Amino acid sequence: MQGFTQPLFSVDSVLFTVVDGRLKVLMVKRAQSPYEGLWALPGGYVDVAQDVNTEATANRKLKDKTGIEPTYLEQFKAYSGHERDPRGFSVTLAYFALIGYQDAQSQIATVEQAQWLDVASLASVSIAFDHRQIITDAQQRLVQKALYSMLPVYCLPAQFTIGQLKDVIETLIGRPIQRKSLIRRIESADMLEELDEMAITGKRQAKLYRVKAGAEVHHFQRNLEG
Amino acid sequence: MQGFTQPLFSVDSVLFTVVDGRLKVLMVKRAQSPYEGLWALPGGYVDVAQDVNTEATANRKLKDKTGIEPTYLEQFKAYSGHERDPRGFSVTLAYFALIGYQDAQSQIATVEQAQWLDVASLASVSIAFDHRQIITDAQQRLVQKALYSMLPVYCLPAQFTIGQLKDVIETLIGRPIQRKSLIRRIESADMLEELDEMAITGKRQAKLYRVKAGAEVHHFQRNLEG
DNA sequence: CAAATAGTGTCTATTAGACAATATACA
DNA sequence: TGTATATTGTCTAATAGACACTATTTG
Repeated sequence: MQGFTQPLFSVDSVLFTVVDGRLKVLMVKRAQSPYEGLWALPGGYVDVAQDVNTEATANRKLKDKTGIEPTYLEQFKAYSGHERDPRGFSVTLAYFALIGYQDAQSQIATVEQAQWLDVASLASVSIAFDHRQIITDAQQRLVQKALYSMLPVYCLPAQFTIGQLKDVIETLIGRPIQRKSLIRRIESADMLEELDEMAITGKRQAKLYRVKAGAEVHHFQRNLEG
Repeated sequence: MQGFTQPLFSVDSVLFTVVDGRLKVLMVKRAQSPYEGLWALPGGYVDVAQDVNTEATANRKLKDKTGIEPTYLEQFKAYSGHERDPRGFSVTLAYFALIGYQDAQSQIATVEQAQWLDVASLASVSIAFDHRQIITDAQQRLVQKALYSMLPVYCLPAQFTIGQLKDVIETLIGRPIQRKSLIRRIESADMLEELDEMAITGKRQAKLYRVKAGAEVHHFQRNLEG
């Protein structure tokens, strides 16, 4: 086949959610060397007997290490080089995932070594490998997508109000947006459906929405202001 | 380290150029099994003794197999699974590259097994692995980027006219655009500089432009019409 | 001057931002 | 009824499309 060493190949996932106006990332405490005891992204090696592809690896490792099955998962970026793992040249394929906080909490409860860390406070946390850089890059991608797509709906539970979606988008992009602009985009995207139920989040009740079955993430022709 | 088989990991590049209103992709004829004699993307295995990361692998393999050093190279997407290579579970990390046709021709001359294939005519060509799918995906990405960024400048030689850039963009996105819109975008992107020289491509001479030294690919807030 | 390509001026269409106006629910 | 949140109406700003107009070069 070939005469020289193959790089060590792994898959890692950056699973984000938004809660109380803060962006959180799910991390696990490493049980083994290297970087034992440090926080790391949930991930691991492909099991060629079990995984049909690397996306399956990402989902399996998330489920095994944290209990969570994300509502959104997309391939993000590969990181490679000699420096990122003391064991030698390695490649990790990073996936980018989203889930609503409440949906996650019902799945995560029993797994103690998995925790939501505040992305804004990561500077004071010890992080394994180059996972700090991966999180930073993934966050930038999430912010960009929040400006031109409906992706942020996957940071919410299955049913949500426009006000909750507005809060999530504002948290992601770090500045307020016009509710009117969001409503116009929801209408033109045709990706959500209005439910009969209402939610009591403020004084007046708000309409509840959910993602239409089989809907693709809508991309707009124009960004929200960056 | 770990007790089970690692997937076979490789790096492939989709190098595009535009010539005479046609999108071309650079492919090489496979000299060995599997898929001996079929066209494949230039790529190969990481040499951990030589490559600092997978981008270095992409550049090295392009240089070795085709003689070309692209002016633009970005990581694109990983493809994985049991089906894509008869030797077993494999992962290939695909890069996406651009070069001006004239610049490429001066480098490619001596390598005979590398050829520019017309992307619109690939249906009638026998292609190895899942490289046909990779090319299709990369083309879609290129079209999207042509709609919201200045990326198409890297399909041209170092010096070019607005008319040539317009032709390239129209080839990529498959429909005419307004010259006026392109000029407005060039001015607001602030990524090109006007040269003193003029080019004779039609009746009236046209100003020559080049990419400013160290310029980043500009992204616009709005797409050209899709 | 006619023809062809390069480049400019300007009007329209679309959609995001701003913010006023109205609606609803509850104390 | 007053207040807070939800929702709608409408004006402005920014930028892409359309297209007429001017400029340059060659035959």
